[in-house]
Amino acid sequence: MLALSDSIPSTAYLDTLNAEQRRAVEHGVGQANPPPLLVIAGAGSGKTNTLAHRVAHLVVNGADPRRILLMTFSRRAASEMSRRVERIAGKVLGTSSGALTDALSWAGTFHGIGARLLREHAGQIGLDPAFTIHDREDSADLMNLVRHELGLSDAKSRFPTKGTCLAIYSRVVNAQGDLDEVLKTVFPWCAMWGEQLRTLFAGYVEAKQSQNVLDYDDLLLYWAGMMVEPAIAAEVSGRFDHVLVDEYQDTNRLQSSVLLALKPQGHGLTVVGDDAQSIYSFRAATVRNILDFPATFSPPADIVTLDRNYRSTQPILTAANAVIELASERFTKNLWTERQSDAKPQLVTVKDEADQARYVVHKILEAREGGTALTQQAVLFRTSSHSGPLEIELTRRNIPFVKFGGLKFLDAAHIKDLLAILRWVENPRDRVAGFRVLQLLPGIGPASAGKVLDAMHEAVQPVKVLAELPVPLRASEGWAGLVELVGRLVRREASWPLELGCARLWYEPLMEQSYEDAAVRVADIIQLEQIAAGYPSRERFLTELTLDPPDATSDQSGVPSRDEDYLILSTIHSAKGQEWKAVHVLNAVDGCIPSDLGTGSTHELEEERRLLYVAMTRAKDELHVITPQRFYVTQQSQYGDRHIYAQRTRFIPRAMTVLFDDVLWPAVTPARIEGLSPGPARVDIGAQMRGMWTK
DNA sequence: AAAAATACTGTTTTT
DNA sequence: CAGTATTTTT
Repeated sequence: MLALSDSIPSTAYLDTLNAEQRRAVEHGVGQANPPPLLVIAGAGSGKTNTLAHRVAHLVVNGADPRRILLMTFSRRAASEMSRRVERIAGKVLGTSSGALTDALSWAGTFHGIGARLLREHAGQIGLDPAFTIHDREDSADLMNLVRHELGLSDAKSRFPTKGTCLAIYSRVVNAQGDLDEVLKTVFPWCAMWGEQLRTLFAGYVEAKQSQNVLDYDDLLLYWAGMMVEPAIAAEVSGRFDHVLVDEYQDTNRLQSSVLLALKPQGHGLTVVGDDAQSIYSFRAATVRNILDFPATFSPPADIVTLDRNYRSTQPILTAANAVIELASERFTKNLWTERQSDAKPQLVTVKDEADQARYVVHKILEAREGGTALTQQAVLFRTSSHSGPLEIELTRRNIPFVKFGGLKFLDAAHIKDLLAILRWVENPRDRVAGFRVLQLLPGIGPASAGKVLDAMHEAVQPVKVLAELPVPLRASEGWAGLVELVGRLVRREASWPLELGCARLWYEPLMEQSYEDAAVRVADIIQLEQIAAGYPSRERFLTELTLDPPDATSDQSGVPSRDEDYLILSTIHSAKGQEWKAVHVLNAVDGCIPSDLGTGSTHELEEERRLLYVAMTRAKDELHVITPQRFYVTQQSQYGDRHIYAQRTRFIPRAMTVLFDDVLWPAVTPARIEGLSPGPARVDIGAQMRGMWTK
């Protein structure tokens, strides 16, 4: 590599960018107080690349990478970004590989960064830095505990379930809204419980605090709260010269308030996003964040729009544009591309879900024959369960696949049990964890567990109390073992990853009693131990695992090794930011896309439309949108043959079908065609049957 | 007080 | 149908 003159760094690495991308990259670089920047980046417009170049360009021009805060939607996106920045900057600066990635240490999700900052500043805000973090299920369990304590679970009351309660609470917090308002607009069926919910939430907050646990929302809420204190705010803000946020259309009010507190004048602030791809409003994300961003500052933020698409062929883009054009609000841009092609996307009609699975497998193998690796192909669906029949077919035909979204490895009961042990010893006040661990012992149920926890709660040294407590009668057998295990882990007698092994040895015999498939589950735990070995400490392991659970499940346990070829199955939500050569979209019928549950309001309906748009714009060369006509009714399976007819998704009306190749699969023989009525009659049947479907 | 049996809901998407 | 709340049995 050539030695660099120390005068002007070469900007050759910017030559690959187009004019708009380059404008986004160079914006404000070198200025003392760089003004805020909004990048509207359409699907496939080279967003990640542009953002990576911007970070690299900042660093090349003297910014300190340790003082750059990069917030992405997922950890995966963060590490991808770090990798690219390093590659680009490394080339220019000649830095040894890895040096920069280490320096770009503040890259992660809002929640991850929040957790880190809170631990560092815990002392200043009266928080015990040893706090543990509850995932959604833990939070729901705690909510449930409080709910019972307050007597809100009487037989006749039909009070909202723990999950609903948590959803309401989370909504209020994240949207920074008012409980009554949220109830009225989002959870109207719970409106009558306003008063009780308020008491419940007060109790919930109190419980969290006395147990030294934070839930997901707290990571943002405490962060925001911390930023209200001027001295701390100045300190935190002062750590960063540049703050860059990706996927800004999927942030909520709470997140934007944190961001604003971090950079009130907007100096050094860059946000990137696409209003047409906002699909997380169920998490209180609001597209207003991105739309109102420029006017938040004075002078207003500069806007760069990236509307040239480098990913998809023109026919795919045309179809996707047509779908989004029917949206009730106008979007900020239209995508274009120079990738011409004659191949239109396929609109495939199949008989039922079984045929849909066969079609996908058929096409995927065909593409692989043609040289497209399985990892370059993806199957996308609205709801995790939609891929069921396909998974069966793939397994039957021995095609390896990895599924993103839906159930997680960590959701398995035995994994949660083990993690609860670790969490409990990390933070003995964590009642949900303790509750779970204690009940693992045969002879201990909710009542005894509660008593033990109560006794521990009063004590200064909870763990000591555990050892001295009278042995619960029915649990005398296993009690000593548990006390010993907890003691050892609390005293850290084993070094970090080995602790997990100790816990497993204690848990294994219990597992054999309660599970038929104990062997499989032990294997899962051993895998967990391997994952654990990658983390430096128990605390880091627990924190990062809760905030960033390994998000793939496959037919095999764990992710296939890297050199293996496998197909990608993913919910549309989890497909965000990704791209494949060939994409199959399953169940493009009313009731699935849009989901039955998402047709309540225009708002929800519009989001479902954007969801289809996101799915379609993942495809580079080949796009198959599949509509099964019949769905078997799952409820009364005894009669087996009962089914319902579904209609093609309303987001692709008849007039739009000219943008697709209309395919009937399997190809019908002429004889069968005669038996069928031509097109319009089919729609009639659909319309007739639709009442049954939507009901 | 725990475990087993029975009745009953509500049912996406995720940090 | 699965996961949960309630009731019955041990």
